[in-house]
Amino acid sequence: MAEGPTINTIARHAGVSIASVSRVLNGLPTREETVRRVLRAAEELGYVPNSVARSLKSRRTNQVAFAMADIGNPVYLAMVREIQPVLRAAGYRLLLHSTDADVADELDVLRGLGERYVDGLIMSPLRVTEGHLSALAAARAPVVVIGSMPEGAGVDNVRADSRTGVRLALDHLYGLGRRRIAFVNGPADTVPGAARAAAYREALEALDLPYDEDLVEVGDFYRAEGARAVQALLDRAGDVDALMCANDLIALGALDVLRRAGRRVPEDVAVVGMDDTDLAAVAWPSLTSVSLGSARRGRAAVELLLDRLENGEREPRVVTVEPRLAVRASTVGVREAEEYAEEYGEAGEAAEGGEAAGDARKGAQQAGRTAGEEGIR
Amino acid sequence: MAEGPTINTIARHAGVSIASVSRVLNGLPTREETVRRVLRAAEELGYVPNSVARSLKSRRTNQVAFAMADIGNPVYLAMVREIQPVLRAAGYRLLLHSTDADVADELDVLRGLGERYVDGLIMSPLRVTEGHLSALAAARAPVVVIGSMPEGAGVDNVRADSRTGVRLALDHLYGLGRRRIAFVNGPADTVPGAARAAAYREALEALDLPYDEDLVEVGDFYRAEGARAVQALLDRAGDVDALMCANDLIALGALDVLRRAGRRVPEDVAVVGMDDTDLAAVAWPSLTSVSLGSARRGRAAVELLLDRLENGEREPRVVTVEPRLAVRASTVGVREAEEYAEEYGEAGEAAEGGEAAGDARKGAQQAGRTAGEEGIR
DNA sequence: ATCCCATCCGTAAACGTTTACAGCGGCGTG
DNA sequence: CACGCCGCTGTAAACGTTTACGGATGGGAT
Repeated sequence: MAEGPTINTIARHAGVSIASVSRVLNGLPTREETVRRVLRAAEELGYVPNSVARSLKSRRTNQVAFAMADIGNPVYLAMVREIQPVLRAAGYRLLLHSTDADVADELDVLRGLGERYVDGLIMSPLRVTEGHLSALAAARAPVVVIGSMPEGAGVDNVRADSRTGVRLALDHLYGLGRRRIAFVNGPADTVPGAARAAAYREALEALDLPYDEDLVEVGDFYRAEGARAVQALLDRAGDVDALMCANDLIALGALDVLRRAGRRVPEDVAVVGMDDTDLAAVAWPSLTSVSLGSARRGRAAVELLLDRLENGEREPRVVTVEPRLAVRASTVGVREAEEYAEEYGEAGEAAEGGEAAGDARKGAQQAGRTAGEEGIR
Repeated sequence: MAEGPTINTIARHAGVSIASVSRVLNGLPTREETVRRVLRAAEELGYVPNSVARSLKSRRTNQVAFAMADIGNPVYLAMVREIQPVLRAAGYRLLLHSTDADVADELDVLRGLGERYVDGLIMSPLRVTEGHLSALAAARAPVVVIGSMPEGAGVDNVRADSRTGVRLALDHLYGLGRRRIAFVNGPADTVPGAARAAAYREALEALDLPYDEDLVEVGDFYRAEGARAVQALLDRAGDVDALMCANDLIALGALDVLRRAGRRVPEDVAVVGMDDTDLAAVAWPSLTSVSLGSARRGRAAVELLLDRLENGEREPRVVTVEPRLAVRASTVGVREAEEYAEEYGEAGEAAEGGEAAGDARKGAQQAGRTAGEEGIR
């Protein structure tokens, strides 16, 4: 690990000035002979340009950060999987910040932009505080926010559409003849919690179904909490015939409880999850789930950011990603779910972002996604 | 996004030299009055030190890269989840490279170390070529490799122990009275494929069971391929009473096929997966799986790297992580699986790495892991 | 032969830090 | 009173690049 050669070393070896070395290495017009000498010296010495020095001079790092609560969350993971290859193709490296859902950490990341270790940031904050808004306004590098921001926040923004998403699910359940459709939510003081609660109300109204408090239970966005909440619901309202769950994990908890209670899914109770994570296809029965387009949101975000990195003065844009319903066995039964799968392919959220990406990438992504331990081929 | 203040700006404002500014900001002994003036100016101007310039001078970037085939692979994901918080606590940022299982890309990453944009690298290569060995020998920054390296590769190395892992599984199945234990593998020309095939043979021998070619099928490490392979097995050897699968995805495919064939799991056929990914606990019946310690390997790797970053001249170390068997319903049935779960907690691979980590982190990690869309709390 | 211009290259400054070194004033000591 | 020392600060160099500028060289036109 000896000190590597610099353009100075090369200049000495080639008997030219560092300016010539730099010119040659950057492909600026130079006399044939000089080019040869420099390239030869660089080759012999195994020269690799120092990206830090380059960054200092050029004021660009070719790095972009993605900040989210936790990379372990399948939703963010889907985003990263979209973001990474796009950045790579554009010549940027990806930096990851797991903020552990901590507001202070998020603000640190925003302030950290002043350190100029990245050219831009994609951030998916848990909740949007005043601090976020002012930190965003003062940010020293372009930021794209995934997750609805207030109007006029003056920042590129990618949004999901929980409202339409819930609506899709309830229409689907209604179409299957369900009328006692319960809603199992996460905490109401979270952005998605609030949005989904409102969406549920609206969707019921649109279907002319009554809003029944007994059919709403609030827990948290985890499997165990979901199970607990569903148990409470069943105890209170034994006649539910469908469960709308605010995310897939809650839905998995619901499946556990229903199984234990001897209720058949979907014959007795249909279950719909949300986010359409990888888990949905693995569950049994496989889980009908509302995709809020994690992958597409990731892709939209990275494209907004790259665009802004080229054109810093553009007006901020807001992109809203359309939800889709992934119909599986937990609502229509195993038999029919298979027909759906054949018809649409088991496209799912994971694959959908790949549409616009290169073929090679898509293939590799799917391979990687399913490959086992220690990496496989 | 105006040009930010530098120490020069501060120096002018405070009426001191840039050297004094630097000293104050780095906490070096300075006269009280000067300290006040500098801090005041820095505060007023909203100064943030430029990390690029700092890196150029200090020759440290405080960045570490992790290179693996695909972040979407749950095994690597588990590693990232361990690595990230440890790095963060040590003051390093994490950079992610998805190499798409491409050898050339991996070599590029190794060569890229010469650009000095990171202080160190954790790499989990798909297969180890001559090119890897020479690139590693020439690497311009410390590297830790996850995945078995040849003896004397002269690099810090973290290994799984497929042999013991398969052995654990087969002992378990044998103990349950199974004697026709088939093996569904991925491609034999991959490192894990080869290792696991050998391990299966050995384990059979140790149990005094005959090696029966009809009981071995090679497919690939994906769900659909696993399903196909298992179908072939069933067609050929209808009397199998257990399936050892070379990863969890193959095992999920096996569950699909068995269900369709009307074979009960585990009553008729017991199934064991490998890697103990998050999917194992979601499957139905929940999947007994051999944990090769993805999280623990990630943790070991990052600790080796941090250690080496402090002490570059240490002898290379090899760490081998012990496998564990996560017993679930696919071998012992639903009832008994629940008892196991209560006894050990649903610890699983995901949580295991957290042992040594701070409480706050662990809590946040679990929360994040299960939180839903748009980040929650 | 003179002048001009084009071509190529080297010198030096700049990016924003850290830090070795030297200078300066004040104080205690001989 | 001279000296030395100490505490503090400023100047300048260095990290490894890129690039503005100007100098040198040579060729062609006048």
